[in-house]
Amino acid sequence: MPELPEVDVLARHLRPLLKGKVICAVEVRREKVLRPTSPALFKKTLRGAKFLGLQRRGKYLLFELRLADSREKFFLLGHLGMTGRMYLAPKTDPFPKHAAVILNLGAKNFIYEDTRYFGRLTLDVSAAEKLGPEPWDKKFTPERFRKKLKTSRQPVKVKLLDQSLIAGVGNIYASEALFRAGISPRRAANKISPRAAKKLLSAVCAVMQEAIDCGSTIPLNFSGRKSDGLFYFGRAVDASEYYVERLLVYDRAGQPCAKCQLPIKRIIQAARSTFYCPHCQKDEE
DNA sequence: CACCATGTTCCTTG
DNA sequence: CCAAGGAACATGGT
Repeated sequence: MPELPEVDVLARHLRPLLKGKVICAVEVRREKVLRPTSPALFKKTLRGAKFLGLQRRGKYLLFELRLADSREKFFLLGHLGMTGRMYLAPKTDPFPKHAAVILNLGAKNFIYEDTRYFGRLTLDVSAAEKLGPEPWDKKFTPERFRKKLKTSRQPVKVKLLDQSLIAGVGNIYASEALFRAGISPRRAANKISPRAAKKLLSAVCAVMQEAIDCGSTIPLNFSGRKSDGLFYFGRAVDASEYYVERLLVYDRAGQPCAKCQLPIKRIIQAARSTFYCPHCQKDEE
């Protein structure tokens, strides 16, 4: 369930549940998700550690812990990949089929499951340090955004997915932001004008913030058997039916554009689907 | 069987 | 060295 807004909502959900809890036992079912940390070091470090806090950075979760018998702090880095989920469940519950790591916190287990195992839970925090700015970072001005776009001839949609350029934008919200900004996903990044850069950055922030606000108001079911935790897919999760209407272009190929009624088009860019309105979103200014 | 999927990383090519 | 394109990772849904 992975773009910035979903990770943000998850962080706020987990933070109060984890704070102060001590890890009694560690079970690793898929060593791959720890990479590059070894299972031995992972277990040794986490056993007896206490959760102090939880932050989000881009699509990453940063769990702040205190080492057992020490005042030394350290971080655990989490990423949900495409299909990862993290939640607390009673220790008596059977582990889910694709459980990757289970941390016993006493009466509850912290479960990290991931069907495709693309995600990570690791002591190596370096990935978070390579990220570009958060979209609404005050120091990340439209001018700086444009300066970064200037260095590439790739389509602007592809650059929005570059986590070192701007952190947290994924395939869904990239299409949504471009639609809101009236910019074609095919426009070359180095042809984005100052005006367009400002509009696009604003659109990214707005789309992200609205998704966070929306996700925060939906009764989330991170551990339910039926729900896969994808609260932004209304069709899959009943309670969020109205949310899917927030997505104006994503997965709407052939459907009428909300602004002009002409059909939404699907194209492939960098091996990913992009959805846009060829009439409302201009290739050039 | 075919194709699709919210992400990142590695390898190759130019 | 760099930018860009594509495959790989692994599983499940339609």
